[in-house]
Amino acid sequence: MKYDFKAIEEKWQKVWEEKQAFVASEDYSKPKFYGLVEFPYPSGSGMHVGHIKAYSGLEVISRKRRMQGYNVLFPMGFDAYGLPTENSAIKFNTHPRILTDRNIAKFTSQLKRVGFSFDWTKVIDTTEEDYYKWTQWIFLKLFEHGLVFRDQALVNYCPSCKVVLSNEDSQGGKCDICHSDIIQKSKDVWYLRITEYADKLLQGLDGVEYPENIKMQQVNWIGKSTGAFVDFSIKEVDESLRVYTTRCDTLFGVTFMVIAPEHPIIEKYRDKISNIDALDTYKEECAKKTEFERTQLVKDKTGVKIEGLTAVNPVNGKEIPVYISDYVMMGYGTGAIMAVPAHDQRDYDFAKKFGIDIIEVIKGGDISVEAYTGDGEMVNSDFLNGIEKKADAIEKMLGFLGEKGIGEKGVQYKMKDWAFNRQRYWGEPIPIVHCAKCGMVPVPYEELPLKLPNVENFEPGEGGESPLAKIDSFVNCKCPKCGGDARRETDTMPQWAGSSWYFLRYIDPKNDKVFADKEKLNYWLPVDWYNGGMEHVTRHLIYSRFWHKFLYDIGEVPTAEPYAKRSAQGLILGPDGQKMSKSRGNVVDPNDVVNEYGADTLRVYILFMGDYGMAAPWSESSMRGCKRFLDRVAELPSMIKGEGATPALESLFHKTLKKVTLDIEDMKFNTAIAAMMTLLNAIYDNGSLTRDELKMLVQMLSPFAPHLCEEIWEQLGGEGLCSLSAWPQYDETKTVDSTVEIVVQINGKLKSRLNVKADISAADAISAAKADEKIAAEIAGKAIIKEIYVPKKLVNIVAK
RNA sequence: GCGGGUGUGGCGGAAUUGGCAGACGCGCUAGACUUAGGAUCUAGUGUCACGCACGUGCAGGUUCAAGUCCUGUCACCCGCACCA
Repeated sequence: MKYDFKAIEEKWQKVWEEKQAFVASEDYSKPKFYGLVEFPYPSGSGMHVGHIKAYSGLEVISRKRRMQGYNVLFPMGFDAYGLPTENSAIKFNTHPRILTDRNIAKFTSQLKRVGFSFDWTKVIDTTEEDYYKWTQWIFLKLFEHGLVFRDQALVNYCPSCKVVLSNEDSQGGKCDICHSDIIQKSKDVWYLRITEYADKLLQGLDGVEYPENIKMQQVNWIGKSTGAFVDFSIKEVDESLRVYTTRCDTLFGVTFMVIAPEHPIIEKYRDKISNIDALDTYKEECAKKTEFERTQLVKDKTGVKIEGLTAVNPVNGKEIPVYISDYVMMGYGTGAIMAVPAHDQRDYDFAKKFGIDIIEVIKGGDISVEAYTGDGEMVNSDFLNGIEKKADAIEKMLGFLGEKGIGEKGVQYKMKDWAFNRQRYWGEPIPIVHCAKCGMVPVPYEELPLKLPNVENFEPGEGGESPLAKIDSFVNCKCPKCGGDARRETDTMPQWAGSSWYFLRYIDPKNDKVFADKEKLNYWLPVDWYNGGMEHVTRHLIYSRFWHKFLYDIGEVPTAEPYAKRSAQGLILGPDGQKMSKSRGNVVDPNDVVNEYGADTLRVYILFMGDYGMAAPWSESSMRGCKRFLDRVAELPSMIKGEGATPALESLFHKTLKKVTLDIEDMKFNTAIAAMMTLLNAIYDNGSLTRDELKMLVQMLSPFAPHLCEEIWEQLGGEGLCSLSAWPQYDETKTVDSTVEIVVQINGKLKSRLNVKADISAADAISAAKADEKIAAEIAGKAIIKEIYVPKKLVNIVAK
């Protein structure tokens, strides 16, 4: 058969669409499979082979599940709000709505050309009113339950994008979008109280099937630590300074305190501080430093002593100085620390620089050289002296602190509340009204969606104001509560909002009464398998777990966790082994590949490249190998002889089917394809195969190369669509060989090979081995110490 | 610094979890068919001192047997990072 991939692919894509072959059914009596892939951000540059890899894994699994009789939901949509579109809107002076629609159309046609079996009747677009209505609805629910608050805070601000970013979006002190340096700016910010869910997010990990590295990343991100809060009184004023410490066992070694430059106690007692000017100067310098500069100066500690405030160590009454330094962060703990230079390297560096006492309280190190952070016997510590175990010392100290009312056990998280607003146009409007009389008033549910107004100018304001602030008709409104004049909130939600619940909307995308029907949620949740990139592990994956858990707590969804299982694909690197990027010019466009080699080749190659979870470089010549494989498959119909099974091939067919069936479940697509290549080579060596065998082969290949397989299936007179035919069953008994080749070793070295019956006894195998000429010669005159038989593998004779 | 991961032919990668290292593919070599080949077919292809010799980043160890387990070490990649 001539393999005209272009004609074949167009033909079958049309048939699948007409027959609605991959539409999830409403038949809830069938077992379900909900396979989810991270929906793309429809950027102007179109798709990337990385997108194809990200979707191909669950594409194969979903296609197999359908053939295995599951009711499969495998949806696709577009996460279309976000800065890149808005930036190109400004650049090309084109409305983001127009750009978004254009980009979605482009993505859709590219996805369809690859032949993905998405349920296209359930496509969602996060920027459509009937979608973001429910994003706003969830926001209001969060508001209603006290999980939304507004605070004047130092925020990560990108001076180039003119936008406030969350911690997650400014990792490493760089803007996630434009990579400019982030500066700290004081602003009114909307927060979602994700920290309220820190423990639930942590505990929930126990019950889900995520790879260990993903769990670890989330655990580290949440960063739970247990320690103690301790109050240090200030001598000059009636005030105490609270610190958080994980090492309250070292309290007797405290020789000074450090507070963050922004700590409010400085403002509160300005008039008591004699060197306030020096503190102000230092504070200004810190605000100017970029994150990068701060981390560069880890070893070089800076700070200023506060003259006029002296702290008192609560365990021994010693008076100690208080410093400000930028090595203490306002955003973690209490913004103040007790410094124990003998047992904390940072405090040690600081003490050395400022000539502060260093008192050893744990034996074991040499504090004239560096801080000692290990375990050891407690000294110089009054009632703790002599204790050897850290845990015991902490326990005893906690008891003491509790008794005296100067401290208590405490828990801290690295995770911070989620800064949930952007001063930008292309996002969901935050449905809140500011009323002089009533304060923050939520827009009533029945008025949702609060529509994003159509504007002409999307440039953000110079002061970091949203473009919406310039639209009077949007801003000026009546307070829903008192009816008086009020102003609308003009910030929009961050790009992560829409993706935090999209998997729920796929279940019932057209519902205009609720975000999704309860019965449908009950049937489809949780997502059985979610595949996506590692870059979303500490953002989208945590955010969406948070929203889902909240919805669960208020009774809106039936499961505590959204995703039962998560996997992650590895990157596709450029042919040069570098990460693909436009600037390097090593990006491969899937459209070009589909044009030149066909979608089936692209799909097979992407899954054959290597381990699905690992990065692998693109190689066009390797891809040609996959094309050759499919070319040879396309020739098979001309090699058919008869029906039933070919004796020489039967066992290999069942072995291959077994391997493919099992490997797909482990996402070991590369070895599944390799096994089918091996089978194909054997068929060619044999010169023929039967009609039934070819049917079986195209069925097992069809999740990978569905177009070609449909074509052959049709030629063979297969019933219905190959994509919806019943997954073939392998016969276990036919996968085992009656005779096997075993290896004979002397002292673990390979010396000979034997063919034996598979079920041969150990004694028979060993005597057969000894009867072998080479072996007999080897062991002649030697004492046999041990004889080992590993069934179907080898005989090893230990001889001296 | 902390956490996670990876080191196997010229290249991408296999190896049922301790049992024949290098499956499968690429590339390469030779030949066939060709006016031609980024086509197809056939054979070969880890290394060399061609021995059942040596070989899985390096050095040890456990074992009848180690890519796989243990100890140490080096290199690279990815997260987080002055987290108190």
